[in-house]
Amino acid sequence: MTTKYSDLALADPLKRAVADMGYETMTPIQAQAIPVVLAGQDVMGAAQTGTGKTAAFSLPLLQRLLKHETASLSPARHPVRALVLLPTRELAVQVADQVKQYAKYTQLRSAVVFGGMDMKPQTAELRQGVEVLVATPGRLLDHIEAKTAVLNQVEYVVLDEADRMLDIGFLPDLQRILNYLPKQRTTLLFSATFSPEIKRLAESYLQNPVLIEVARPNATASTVEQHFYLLDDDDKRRAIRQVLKDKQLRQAFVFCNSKLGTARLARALERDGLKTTALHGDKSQDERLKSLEAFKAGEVDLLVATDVAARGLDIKDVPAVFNYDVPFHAEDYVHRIGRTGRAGASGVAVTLVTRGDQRLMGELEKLLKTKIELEHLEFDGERPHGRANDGRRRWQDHETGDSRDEARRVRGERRAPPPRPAASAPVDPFFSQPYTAETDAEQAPPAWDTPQRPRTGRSANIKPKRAVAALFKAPAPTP
DNA sequence: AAAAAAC
Repeated sequence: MTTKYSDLALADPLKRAVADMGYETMTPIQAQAIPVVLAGQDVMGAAQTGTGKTAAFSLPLLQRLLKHETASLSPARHPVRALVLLPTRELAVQVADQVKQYAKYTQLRSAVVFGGMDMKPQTAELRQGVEVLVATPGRLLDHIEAKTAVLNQVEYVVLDEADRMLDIGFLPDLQRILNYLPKQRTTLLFSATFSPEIKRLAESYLQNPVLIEVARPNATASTVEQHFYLLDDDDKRRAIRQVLKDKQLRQAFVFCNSKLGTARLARALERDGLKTTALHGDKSQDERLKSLEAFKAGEVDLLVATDVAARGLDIKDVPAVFNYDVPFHAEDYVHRIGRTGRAGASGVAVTLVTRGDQRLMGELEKLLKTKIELEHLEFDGERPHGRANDGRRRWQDHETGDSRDEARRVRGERRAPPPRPAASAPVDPFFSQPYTAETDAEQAPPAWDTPQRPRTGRSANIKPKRAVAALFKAPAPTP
């Protein structure tokens, strides 16, 4: 198989554009997909992000458009010949930029349409006529209804990040769009991950697709060093700072599961003295683009984001990714940590795990087909207990500054828990037991699926699933 | 327990 761009049957303008970008050797997905697309076949491609997917479909697609010129169509009819659909606005911008690069020496015109921006400039551009349209679903439907996008002559459709495009939230819009397209067309479908259900659904949109798989699907880049730290919610922010310091990391992405959580965490980290920006879907498009630019320009240390930033975003040199929350969907873990260690660079992925994340961690182990070892993070100095992570001041003795538990112990109250362990020894949050160097030496952090207590007496009657789940519950407070 | 995509 040829792996050099110079060996490909690409038109001269495309070869020049590729050379301008300094590309000589194709990546595996490119080497496999380009000949197939050039041959006009449907593709179902599984490839991790950062492997050159965009070039893998845009180059052969542009080549096909050049080769089969639809001659003498009036520009007033502005037929779109190739449509590329993406699940986020940022991705649409990114892919559109690349398509423009590859097409710059050809007569082919491209445009990008997405929401959150004035429709008028987009409409004007579409009226000029474009051969390649890059879009997010919602805004594209607006343009279809306004008759500014005419899709009845589309020859190629690309669904990038297809697993997301086919999920329940996007499917109705996607279905409506596909109904506007001719049945006779080439469909290219790419995703980093393929669940069995998505695979089945995807197949219903394709005709005799060629399956291309360059890495094991759902695999994570081997250049990424992954850690899972088991800790309390209260210690999460401190853990981020500790890891940044230990590993000498300049910048990082921090992922949260909710928009509100993202905004809150960004503010809190800012108070901690880190330059931080937030990115989520409730921000205006202008703010979203600015956040991303500030991170790219190195003006901020941390980009705190929802999963809007999990997929496909190609930012060079993101040295680390933190999962402040364990992602709801295991596949999103793969996408999130795919932001680091791109194009062969090394990266660090740190997931902050709490006791409540048992189920999600189980799903992650299933997806990654590996047993996840939980680690304890060594904090410099004392374990923090001055503030809860919601910002409220915790109870403290006025004079000594002791915690409530410590004060009770000093007063000799019966119900006071054992003294806090030595300053630097981390507490095992699993069982809220003192955590000492000796126990640490022999006792690895507990595995998720290993029952830690013998099931005897009453608990033997509980269904196994519940019994294991019970282990993750904090011991009930004695009345 | 959520996010994204349209006004």
